[in-house]
Amino acid sequence: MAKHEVIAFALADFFPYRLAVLAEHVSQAVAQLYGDRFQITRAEWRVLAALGANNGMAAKDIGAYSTLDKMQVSRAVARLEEAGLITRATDDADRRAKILTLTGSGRALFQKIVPLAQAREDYLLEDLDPKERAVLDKAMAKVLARAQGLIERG
Amino acid sequence: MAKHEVIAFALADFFPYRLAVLAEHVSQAVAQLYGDRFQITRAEWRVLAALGANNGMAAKDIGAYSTLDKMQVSRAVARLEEAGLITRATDDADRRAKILTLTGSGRALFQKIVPLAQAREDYLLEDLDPKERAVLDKAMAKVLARAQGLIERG
DNA sequence: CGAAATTCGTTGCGAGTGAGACGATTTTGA
DNA sequence: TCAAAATCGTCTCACTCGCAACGAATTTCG
Repeated sequence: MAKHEVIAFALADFFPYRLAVLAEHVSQAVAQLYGDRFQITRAEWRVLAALGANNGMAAKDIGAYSTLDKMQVSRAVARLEEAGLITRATDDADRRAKILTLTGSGRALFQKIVPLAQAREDYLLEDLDPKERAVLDKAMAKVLARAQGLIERG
Repeated sequence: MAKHEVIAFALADFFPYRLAVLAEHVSQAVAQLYGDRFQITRAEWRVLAALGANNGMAAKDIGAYSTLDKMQVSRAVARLEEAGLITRATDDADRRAKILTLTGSGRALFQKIVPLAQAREDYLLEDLDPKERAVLDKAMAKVLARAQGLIERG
């Protein structure tokens, strides 16, 4: 009987650590596309993607769609407007809200990025067969649900 | 034949996005443990974990072990030393390097956090059966390898 | 109706972060 | 051998980010 149990803990095997490292690297690999080539940030890319799917959303809906908080949306939107990629208009139905719309060049940029992003996604997943992808997909959803539960409960 | 193909792109199904959101939430769920309760940051936790596994490492080895860059290590180390959790000593074999060692209270804190972290890891993965865990494990390694390749090549 | 509470988006400020310069030391290689 | 290059860790500076406060508008409810 050991007086003190030896605590064995390997960071390299710790799931949250591995996930963080993986996400960081994947994020960086994708950000090369829109960052290096078109000088937009991850938040700006998400806003573009939101409007690309559903043009004319209000800022608050973009937040929900893209998992960005209102500040991140506000700042991303400011930069995108500055760059002439989107326009902002007050919503007549609720004059606190701003309706955001892609401009022509905003939509063009979006349509230029999408195929590149999809190609990169395909490349990243290329080593996984359909069965593995399905399991990965489901596992991510399950773990996300658990994590969200933990966060809500404090 | 459509003149313009409709670009369908759903952020919610985009793997890099889903991964980033998942990692963010998992990270937050774990950070509640060491952040809320012991006021240490994620970088500090990683340094503790590195030294817990291999006490007396140099700062540069901690970076390699924990996927932190030298600045993050330097700052985390400064705060941990300030808090009396580690000590710094010049390495006699290479006097540029600093050997870092957990103090008694540093080791005590590490040993207090580890079981909590492991419990949380177990909880997060609880919905996955062993087969699913194995696939997830392997998938993460495969995708990581691809992402690292992309980053290296630019 | 109208005062209080809530929501939308922006902004100011303090803390945190990353790129690059730096001093000190060690390694390389002509 | 010794000058040039590389490495270790820190520091500085400019920038980013998040919290909280805010003005404006809307909703709630007594």
